[in-house]
Amino acid sequence: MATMREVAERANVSIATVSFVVNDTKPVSPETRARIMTAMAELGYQRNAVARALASHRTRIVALLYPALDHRIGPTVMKFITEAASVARERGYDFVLWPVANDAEQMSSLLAGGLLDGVLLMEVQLDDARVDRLIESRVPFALIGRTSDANLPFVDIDFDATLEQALDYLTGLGHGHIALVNERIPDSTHYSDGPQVRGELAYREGMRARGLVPHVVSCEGNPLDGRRAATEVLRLEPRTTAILSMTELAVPGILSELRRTGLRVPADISVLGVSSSSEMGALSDPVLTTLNAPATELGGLGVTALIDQLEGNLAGPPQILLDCTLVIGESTGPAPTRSA
Amino acid sequence: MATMREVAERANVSIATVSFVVNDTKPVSPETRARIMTAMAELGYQRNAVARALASHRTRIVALLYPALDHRIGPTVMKFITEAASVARERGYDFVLWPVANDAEQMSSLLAGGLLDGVLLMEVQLDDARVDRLIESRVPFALIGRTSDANLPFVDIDFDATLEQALDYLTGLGHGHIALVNERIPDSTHYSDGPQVRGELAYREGMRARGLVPHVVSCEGNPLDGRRAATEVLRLEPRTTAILSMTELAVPGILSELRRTGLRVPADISVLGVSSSSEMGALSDPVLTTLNAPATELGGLGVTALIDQLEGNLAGPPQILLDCTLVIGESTGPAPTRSA
DNA sequence: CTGAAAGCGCTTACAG
DNA sequence: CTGAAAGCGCTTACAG
Repeated sequence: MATMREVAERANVSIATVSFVVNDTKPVSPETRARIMTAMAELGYQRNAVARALASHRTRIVALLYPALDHRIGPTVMKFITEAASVARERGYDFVLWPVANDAEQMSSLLAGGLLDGVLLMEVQLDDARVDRLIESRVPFALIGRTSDANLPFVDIDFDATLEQALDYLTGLGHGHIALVNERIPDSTHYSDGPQVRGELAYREGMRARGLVPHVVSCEGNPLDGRRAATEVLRLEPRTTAILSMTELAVPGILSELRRTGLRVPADISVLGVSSSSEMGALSDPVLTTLNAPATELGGLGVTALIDQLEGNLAGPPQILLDCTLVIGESTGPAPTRSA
Repeated sequence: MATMREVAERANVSIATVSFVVNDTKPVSPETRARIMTAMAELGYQRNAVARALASHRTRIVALLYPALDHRIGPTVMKFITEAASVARERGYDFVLWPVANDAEQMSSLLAGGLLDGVLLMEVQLDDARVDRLIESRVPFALIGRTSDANLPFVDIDFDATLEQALDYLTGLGHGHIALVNERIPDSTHYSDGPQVRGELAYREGMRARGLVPHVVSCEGNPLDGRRAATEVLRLEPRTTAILSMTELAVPGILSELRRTGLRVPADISVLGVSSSSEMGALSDPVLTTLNAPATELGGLGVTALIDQLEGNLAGPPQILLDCTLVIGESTGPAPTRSA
């Protein structure tokens, strides 16, 4: 690997001048620039990112910290990542995923290293130890999701609006007995997962406001527990005609159990996936009606907020809430007349 | 952030000595060590990874390059990543995912930077431009999958053995008309995806060796195209009693279409997922019989091969082939008597 | 066991 | 427009 010094010697200039053309940071005369360019080409020069980072105090790398060990990357998260990476690249940053166990310990060494200019944190808990570490590390960050602390920069889904939308849609179809299947994450560190808590609150409030009776069943994100959850819903309220599911991966189990019970979807009972994706919906049979999470937008706005912060063009922490989008599939329909 | 110099001053030693205790690279007297330790604790010292990298010519970071933009991360890839990250950590390395578009251009800047000690490349094509870049960058690497070039270090699935296993299992159940639904990736740069090519070859050879007639249908990885593929299979050979699917995400469409045609699974027709996962199988109804990809093993062996290479304890490029594991679900059964 | 010093490959005021 | 020089925060022979 050729160094800047070798380029400078070959072009008969100082290394400072080479640096100016490599980074385009100061005007350089056309002739000098040309000499340097050919010298670089001949030597196959590539700037050393580590040395650059040490001298300039920045690496132009931003990282998405995600808890690899206990979660799955579905289409929603994938879209989020793809967009975040591409927006970062547009702004001249490299984007990496840093899988960290969900404990704050491991984070420290990475953050202290000076390797990262900024950090995006996802799957944020209402009370999240990792956020505290982030703050004390003094590395700039943005959250995907929110803690209870209202003063941090975040981008999140508006669960109030989303659940309202779901209930409006279903009551519009004549449904009155609407149950919620919420996600329960088996790991206790996830005890206060934001979407679950906020979604359930919004559901209960929305039901109450409509004079309806809420029924909530917790469910792990797998088809087997989806079966159990469906059974449980029908036991709690046999007149249920619609199920809202916040747990994407349990839906196949829910549908399968309903079918086994002899209920037709959507003729007898409707099922709607909340904060899900069309890709996931398409894996269901019948194709699921979903309120799609704004994954792409979250990804783009998340890195934008972070990089704006890094580059100082920002007034106060950005706090953005986005709605989900209703995509109607085959799994929802008018309430059966028996309960109309 | 406190520097090593500040620690040295406070402990009344040279920075060299601080370095020796931080890295545990040379013996230091107990008293001196103690003084340094307390100085570090009082100042909250954290070593600067960038400076360390510049001075020592290594970063202790290995990266998994993956083509984020055109693929989905399913449970199989997720398990792979999780294990790779955890093995890397055990060996004292940080592990990051670097999403890069599938063009070799973008890779160069990352590789040149000196930021990465080693690279793991997945979704390797039979003829892969990225591998050429990797070679010329002189950054050590290991492949998950193989090119046609037999002299590079790789870890891959043994598709010959896997397809043999699939055919043995199905013929053992009395099946004679067995079709293959292969994955077609809509992007032309993926033209020569290894698993597809090797899997199809092994299938054709296995069928021929058994005196059976092969039928292959290409299919994109989505339920809609799965429907079309199922129709196509039955058109090609109406007597088909078993389908091997290499395309994980199309399976729900295949099952759904078979059901619509009035065929019962597995009473009339069996379906087997090749190089898939139980998690994915569980999302199907009925639960899919799968030949599970050895994702965890691939992840562990992949980083091990890479790090062994980095640390020089290696004789020649490691080349490892692993089998899939048959997990019997509800989607396969004896061939119906009409074709026995 | 400990230290003085060179060096890793850049960036960035400061001068001219 | 160009250069000499200090400095980023470490590691690592080399001496003692």
